[in-house]
Amino acid sequence: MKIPPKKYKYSWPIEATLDVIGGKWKPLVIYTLKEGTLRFSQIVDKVEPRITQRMLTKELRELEKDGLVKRKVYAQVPPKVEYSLTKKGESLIPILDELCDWGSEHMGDDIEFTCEE
Amino acid sequence: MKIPPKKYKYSWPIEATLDVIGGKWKPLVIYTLKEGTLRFSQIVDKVEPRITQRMLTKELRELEKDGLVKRKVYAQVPPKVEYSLTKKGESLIPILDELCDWGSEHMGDDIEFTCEE
DNA sequence: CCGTATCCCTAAGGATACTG
DNA sequence: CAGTATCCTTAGGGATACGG
Repeated sequence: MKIPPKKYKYSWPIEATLDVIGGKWKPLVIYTLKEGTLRFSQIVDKVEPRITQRMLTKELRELEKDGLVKRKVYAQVPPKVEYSLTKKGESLIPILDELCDWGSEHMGDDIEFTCEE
Repeated sequence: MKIPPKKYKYSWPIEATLDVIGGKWKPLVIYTLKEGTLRFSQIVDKVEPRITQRMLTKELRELEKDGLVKRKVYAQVPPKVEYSLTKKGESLIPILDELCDWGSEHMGDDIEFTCEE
């Protein structure tokens, strides 16, 4: 008996949520933007200098597509682009807070930074 | 100026948490075990028939290593192995609940099943 | 400054067959 | 029943160079 193909993109809601925040840098980007609007280069500085432009652009585009992040382009040279959270994006903050707390509590020894300063 | 190598396994606590629950089937396995102890084959049935033995074994081993799941082997033929959550594993349930709720609320149209029945 | 465009590599995940 | 053992495919992520 054959297993039928999936009708939906996701089987379980948890899958869907993790897909949206599951990129390597996505949760950090969202978490960083919770304080307010930031420019592209500021995100690089705040999140992690190790991130490449290609990856940050890619993940920001996906976050935008999923409606978590707003992108505002200023028509000027050199370019200026600002990113901020949408309502939908903000609704993830409490969850990210808990993910952060759980990590600190249970895996603290393997982690460089803490949740808040 | 060179970026120094990482001293810790993770930079941010969120990373650490997502690494622990981030496998394809891990959150579902944890979520399924929250009702109580289950045998290997029962997990397959409950989580998703699409999962392969290899993958389920692999993820269960990792969950065990991370201290989220207990494994109890009965010395009998045919084998019987029971899995259950540890305290640490149980501590993730509230977070998974929220991940589930968020998914239902914001991505409902792309999802086959709901959080609870 | 804020991106693309390429190319590359590794790890995650899967198919299938076999076994105590 | 509950796994290993192999082999294979793909997607995620990264390095680097170039462009408006």
